[in-house]
Amino acid sequence: MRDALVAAAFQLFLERGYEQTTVDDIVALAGVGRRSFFRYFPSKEDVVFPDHERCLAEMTAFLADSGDEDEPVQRVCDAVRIVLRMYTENPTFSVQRYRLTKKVPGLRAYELSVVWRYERAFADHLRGRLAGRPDGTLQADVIAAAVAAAHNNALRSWLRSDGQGDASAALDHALGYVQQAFTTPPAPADEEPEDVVVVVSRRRAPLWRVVQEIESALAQE
Amino acid sequence: MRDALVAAAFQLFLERGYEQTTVDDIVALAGVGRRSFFRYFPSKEDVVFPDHERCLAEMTAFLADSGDEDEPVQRVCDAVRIVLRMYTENPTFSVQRYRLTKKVPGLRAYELSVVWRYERAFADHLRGRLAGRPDGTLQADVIAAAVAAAHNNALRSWLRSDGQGDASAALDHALGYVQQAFTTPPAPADEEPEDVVVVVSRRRAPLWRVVQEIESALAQE
DNA sequence: CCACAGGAGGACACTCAGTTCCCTTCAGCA
DNA sequence: TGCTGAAGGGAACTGAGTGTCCTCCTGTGG
Repeated sequence: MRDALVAAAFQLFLERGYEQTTVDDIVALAGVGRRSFFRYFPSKEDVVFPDHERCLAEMTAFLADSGDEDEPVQRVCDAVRIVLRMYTENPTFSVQRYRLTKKVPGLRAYELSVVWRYERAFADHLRGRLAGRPDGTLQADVIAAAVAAAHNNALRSWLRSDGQGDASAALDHALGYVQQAFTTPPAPADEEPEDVVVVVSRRRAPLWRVVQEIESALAQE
Repeated sequence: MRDALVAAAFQLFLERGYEQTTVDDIVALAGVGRRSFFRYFPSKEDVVFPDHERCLAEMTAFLADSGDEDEPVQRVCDAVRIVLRMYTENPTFSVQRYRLTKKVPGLRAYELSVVWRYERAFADHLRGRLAGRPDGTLQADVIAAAVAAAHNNALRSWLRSDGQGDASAALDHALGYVQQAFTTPPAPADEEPEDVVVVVSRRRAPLWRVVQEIESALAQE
């Protein structure tokens, strides 16, 4: 029944447009009552995103049952792969929907609220894990937004190519950029218990300048 | 007239809630015709955000007339301060609206679409400036999202404090985190032609270890 | 002072999304 | 056979948003 409504809706949306199609048209084509439509979809927009509620629940569960030892950013990056998989499982449907949402402002707004719920799930998870750090909630919000933006960037370029390219590889690449940005570079800290780490840049200077800099750096604290 | 409609709308929204207030109620209180409401505000939601259209135009203009020599990320950070200023100029109004949007899902969705347009303006500007780099659009999207998230984080904590704290300082702090994340660390390059920069971390080590590390660091290249 | 054009606002009716209430149907069961 | 509860259908209603036409007000030229 749900599937019949989705199929009828997309058939009409594609041939005459979203706003030119009324709910009555959809239920007439599907051969069901108007009231039944709103039993399955709380609004006309929901029929365009029939699987997001399930995907959001799945992703939330994935984040919820992550062990304490996991790297939180890594976990969120893995979670966003679940979302991408939902798109790539039905390439033609995803591409059709993309063309639709690109045209209709109302659908774009609805999609934003969906994306926002994913982002909120990321941020909530990171908030819990980064609670100890000084700017925990700030970092959580910013990293969540960056991960979502990387996902959207990879997804949209895949959708623009009509589902031809390798979306998963594009997402990995984009997430790599985000992770590189948000993992503090001067703290290897776990590969080997090093007592001292020295970073020297700009080597075209005489040795005495290096020593001078070291002395001032050591003297500051 | 616009102001009268906004005032009447907020009076009713605050005393009986957004969804319990019809457009007819608003125009009755303001003493104008129903049709006039929709002349000034294309939808009922727009009356809640009466100044965003102007602010968006102002911000877009600010981004448009930026010289080529400016640091693009810095420019976007300056642009987002314009948005924050719009909020802090009317603290009580902003706080009232915040309480409203927090409760009403429809208003939250509308606010998301507004925020998205700001973010799009950031991303478009960065896309133009970062077009040369290999992952230009990806970096533009991610940085734009991070800047917007930092702004929202600072704004929301200010709104939660009923407009008491220093929003501007909070934003500066948040933007500092974003800039630190997205500016490649080993390239100061413009503050002063320094010949050598030394970073020493983990100082609880004997001096000979420090020297040893320096020697190996210098020997590597 | 009068005629007139144009824009701002108002009155009314209409479409359509979403809701409420109630009806029918049918399966399972005592 | 009668009962019950879930699934669906259907009519009527509310309210947002739109289109159309009318009125009023204002400024301008004769």
